[in-house]
Amino acid sequence: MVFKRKLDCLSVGFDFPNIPRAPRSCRRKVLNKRSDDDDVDAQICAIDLLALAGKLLQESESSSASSNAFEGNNRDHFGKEIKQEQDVKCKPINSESSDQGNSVSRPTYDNSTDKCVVNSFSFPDNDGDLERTPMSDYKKTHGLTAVGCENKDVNCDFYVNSGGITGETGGVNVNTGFKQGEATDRLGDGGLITNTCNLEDATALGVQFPKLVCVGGDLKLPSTMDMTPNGSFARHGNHTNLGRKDDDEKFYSYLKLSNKFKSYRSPTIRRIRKSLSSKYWKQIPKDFGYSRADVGVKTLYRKRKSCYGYNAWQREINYKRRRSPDRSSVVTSDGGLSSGSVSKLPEKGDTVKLSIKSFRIPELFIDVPETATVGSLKRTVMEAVSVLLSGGIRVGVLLHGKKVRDDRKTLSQTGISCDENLDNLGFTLEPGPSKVPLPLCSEDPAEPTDPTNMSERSAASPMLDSGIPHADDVINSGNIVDNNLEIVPYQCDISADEPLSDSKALVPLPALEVKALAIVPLNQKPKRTELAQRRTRRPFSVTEVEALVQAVEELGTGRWRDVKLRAFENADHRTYVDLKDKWKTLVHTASISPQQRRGEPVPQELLDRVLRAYGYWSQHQGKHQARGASKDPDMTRGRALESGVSV
DNA sequence: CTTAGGG
DNA sequence: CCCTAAG
Repeated sequence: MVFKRKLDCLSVGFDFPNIPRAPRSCRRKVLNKRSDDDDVDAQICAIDLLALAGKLLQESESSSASSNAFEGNNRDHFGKEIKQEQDVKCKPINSESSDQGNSVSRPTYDNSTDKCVVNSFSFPDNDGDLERTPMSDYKKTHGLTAVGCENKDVNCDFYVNSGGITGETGGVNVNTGFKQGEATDRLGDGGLITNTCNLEDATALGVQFPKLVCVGGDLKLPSTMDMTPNGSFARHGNHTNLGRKDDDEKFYSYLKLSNKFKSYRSPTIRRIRKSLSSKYWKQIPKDFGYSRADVGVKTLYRKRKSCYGYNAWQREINYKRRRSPDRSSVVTSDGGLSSGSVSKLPEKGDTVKLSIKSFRIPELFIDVPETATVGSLKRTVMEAVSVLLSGGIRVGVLLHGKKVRDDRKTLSQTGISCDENLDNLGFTLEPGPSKVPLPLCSEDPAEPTDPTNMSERSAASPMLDSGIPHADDVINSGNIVDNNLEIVPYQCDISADEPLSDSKALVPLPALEVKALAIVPLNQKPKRTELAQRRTRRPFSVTEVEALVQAVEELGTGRWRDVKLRAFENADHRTYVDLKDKWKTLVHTASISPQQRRGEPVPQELLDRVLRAYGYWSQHQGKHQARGASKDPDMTRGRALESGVSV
């Protein structure tokens, strides 16, 4: 009744009857209830995932009717090779191993914590003559053996650079076990498998980070990325708090114990559990070369609310992308955070051939107790990477160590040409944009956008549920420069139906993984310190407010679902809860002095209508709801309750 | 899934 | 915006 009081003071001319608000007040607050859920969730999780995995496999098998040239032989080839390798070294992360992982890799945390820094992950060459080194050999070659902190001191920095370990005190084998094929034959062949998959480690891994591929700017998300902590995290109190701070090129990721993890995890799993079923493989059309938010993901997260806060990374890539002539024609299989091998970048006349051996990644500071197991270290690194990725990442281009920011320049203009020494060219993986410019009408009060258009637009190009602006939005904004870059992470380029067709090739990747990995609680919002995935704020535009008011006038204040359907049907980013909330704030706004209002000013006219409607519906609680106010003379006349109210 | 409210 | 309790 806060509003009521305030409104009364405003002598708006309304009567604010004491509305017998549904005694929700009797709701009691049950605290500490979630932890219980967690346990249950954790237990159920594995099972669900397993089941899901099975289902996925089936689906993928049936739907993987080879539709592209990459599939055939290469795939088989890949499958075999990988399989051989991994069969020996890896323990499949199936339900069993998951369980083990939960109990086996219980890191012991004490006071001493070592900080590790990971500067970069190395990737295999993508040249034609890349080393086709079997995983085992690869490891040997690079001396990559997971090494824990040998240093007793608090500082133990790990550096993992391309080409091997260059760290001073030890090396962390973060990514190995890749199989690399030729640039043109990479579909089922390339990519990294993030984990070394030592038997014990595999079991300890709640997170495998297998198939992330970045191809010439297109980031392809593995269908099997699991950033979901396995049960061990929760059970052992090994919660991980991923804090991050984006300091331009820096990316700090502190992984510490915290309960945050739990809090984010539980609902996630719940949602996952709920949505593990259907529409998993929905394909999304895309424009401008971007693949749109995947409905599948949406389904995974919040069916109705959309996948706000979800990470586009996660979208199941079942999208087969049409290669635009102007794009590099690289095809890569999924398989680890691999460098996108840019085999070719189109340019006037000449072709620039690039070979990305590694990406420079932002520094990752990791805290791990020296008593932690290697497995937990891996996990920790994994977490850090996950956060990095989940926040969205983008690729940066460095020329002579300098950042090339203008995305519009051609390569030659920038100085990247076949004549140049491409050694000067570098790529970085950076945390995604913390704030994506939203060239939405809401940002511009002056921009007249009527609800109709709003709808049309939405219909024509469904919003990315992530809150990422549409490609067209971006483009229209004329802000292309950086926006382009910023969208990068969300442009999942599914070069070739790998998730499906590869499911076989990926045999070594436990079915579970295929599934589990796909359901990670990724965040969209970069810079989000916690794993929380709050949606980006999207102020209501005047237009929207207008639409909202209109709808409420007609429907009343207790039918948000209808309001949503009526006025925001196609605005996926506006849930009925949002509308309700907005209405709430509108009423509040209308009740305070203009000086106290903030944000985009809402026309007084609208606010008046808000109060009017508010008053009206307060008085007609329920009575007219079914009918709709439009029929009510008071409302139609616009002066709703003036008469009978302010008496 | 919706609503209503508190945070 | 988020989270929850209640329906």
